[in-house]
Amino acid sequence: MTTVLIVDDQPLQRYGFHLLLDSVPETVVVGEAAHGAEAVRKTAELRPDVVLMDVRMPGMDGIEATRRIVAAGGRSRVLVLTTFDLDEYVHAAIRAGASGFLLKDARPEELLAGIRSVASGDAVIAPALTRRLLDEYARYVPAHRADSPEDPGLGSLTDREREILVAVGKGWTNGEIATRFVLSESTVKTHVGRVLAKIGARDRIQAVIFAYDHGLARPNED
Amino acid sequence: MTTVLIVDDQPLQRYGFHLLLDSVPETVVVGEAAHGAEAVRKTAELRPDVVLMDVRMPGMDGIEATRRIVAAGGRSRVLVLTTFDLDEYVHAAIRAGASGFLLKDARPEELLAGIRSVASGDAVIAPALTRRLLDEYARYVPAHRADSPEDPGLGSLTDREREILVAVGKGWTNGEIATRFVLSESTVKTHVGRVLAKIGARDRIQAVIFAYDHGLARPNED
DNA sequence: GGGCACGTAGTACCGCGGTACTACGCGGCA
DNA sequence: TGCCGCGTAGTACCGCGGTACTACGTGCCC
Repeated sequence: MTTVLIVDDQPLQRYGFHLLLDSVPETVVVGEAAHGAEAVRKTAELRPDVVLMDVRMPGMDGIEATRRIVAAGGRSRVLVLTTFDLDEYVHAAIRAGASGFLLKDARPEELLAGIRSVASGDAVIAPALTRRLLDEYARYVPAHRADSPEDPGLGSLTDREREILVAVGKGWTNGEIATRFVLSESTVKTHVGRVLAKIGARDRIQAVIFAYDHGLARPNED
Repeated sequence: MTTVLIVDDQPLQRYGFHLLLDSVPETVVVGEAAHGAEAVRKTAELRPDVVLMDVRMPGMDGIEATRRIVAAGGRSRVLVLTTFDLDEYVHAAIRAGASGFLLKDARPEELLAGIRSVASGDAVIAPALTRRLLDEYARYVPAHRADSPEDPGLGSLTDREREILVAVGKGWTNGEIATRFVLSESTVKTHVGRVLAKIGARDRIQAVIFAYDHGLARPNED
């Protein structure tokens, strides 16, 4: 039995989903919300397995609501729905931590299958969107492991050296690394030098690039 | 009517797929192949809408075969199948240009729905794999457009400055940039200085990070 | 006990990178 | 006509980064 919270600003739309979900035995609608803020509050209160979330809503939109629900850390999964297959929505929803993204014109059985997948911890993407997602994925995600036969050095780095490389990847200067790691700058230089030699980088800039290419450095932190 | 080429080294497996696909009116099996090389040849010859590709095969594996089929530029789409949900396979298959990735334990209707999606130009990913794919996607794909409200400076960069930033993002030294752009090193320094000021970076390292975070620099080129 | 990997630390040297400031030609616009 | 943005170029200065080399303590394994 999967508990579902329906979030949509249009009462008629909510009604339609409610009817659909009640028509099958495996899902039960435990609540409805008309906007983002209410969605966040009711999710915390009702702890549904799945939150069926519309993107476009007045006030707090579905993306922001998703972000907050995911950040709250409960076990509720968010399945985002939209009428338009705009890339920005998909992109933002994924970054917000959504477990799925479907179009509202999906067939009923697709929606139910999606809810089922999301409830069981998997994720779903509408086929019409998957194409572009994969293209972007292939463009950006580095070809670490199994693809590039020999990552020169990565494996030969010691734990400490890998830590240093990550720090370099964050753009920290030797002095900053020394301070944060509580080391002398000399030591940092020694480490950095060894890292550069091992990964075959001529300077820390190429080390930063190496770190990004191998997934050691990531956007959005620091 | 969707034409399908079945690629699998195990005759019994091929037989199973053949039976399944022949049991519905919308698909017709136009051929079979037992290994990668045969798959590439028969795809070129039979021009199927969809190639049902096993990953694990003796000789040329499914990934390499996929790469060649996609590279050939025909209109055949490749739907990769595997028994194991190893990340490396998914990763490699996507990079090879596959239009879909399903597990062999998928229910028949899932497989047929997948073939349908792929034939119509969309893509599919098994729900069990989508979760990890999305996580990785969110990790790596930059938050360009619509996500970060104010890219400080990116828009204020002139065309030339953006070129310079991309070059910096590749890890090139000022001297190298000067050579490749046929400029004096002084000019390059002037440009780099202005770029740093505009994007709010204190040195070229943070400019590299900025470039990666904003999708100006990407893995796998140079 | 001796060797070895690793993390730590130091000194000395040099060059690239970054800053500050000036300068000029070109095209567009008021 | 003059101003301004842009791309180009130069000089001077300084500091961080990188290299080379040495050194020592600790833990591990033969």
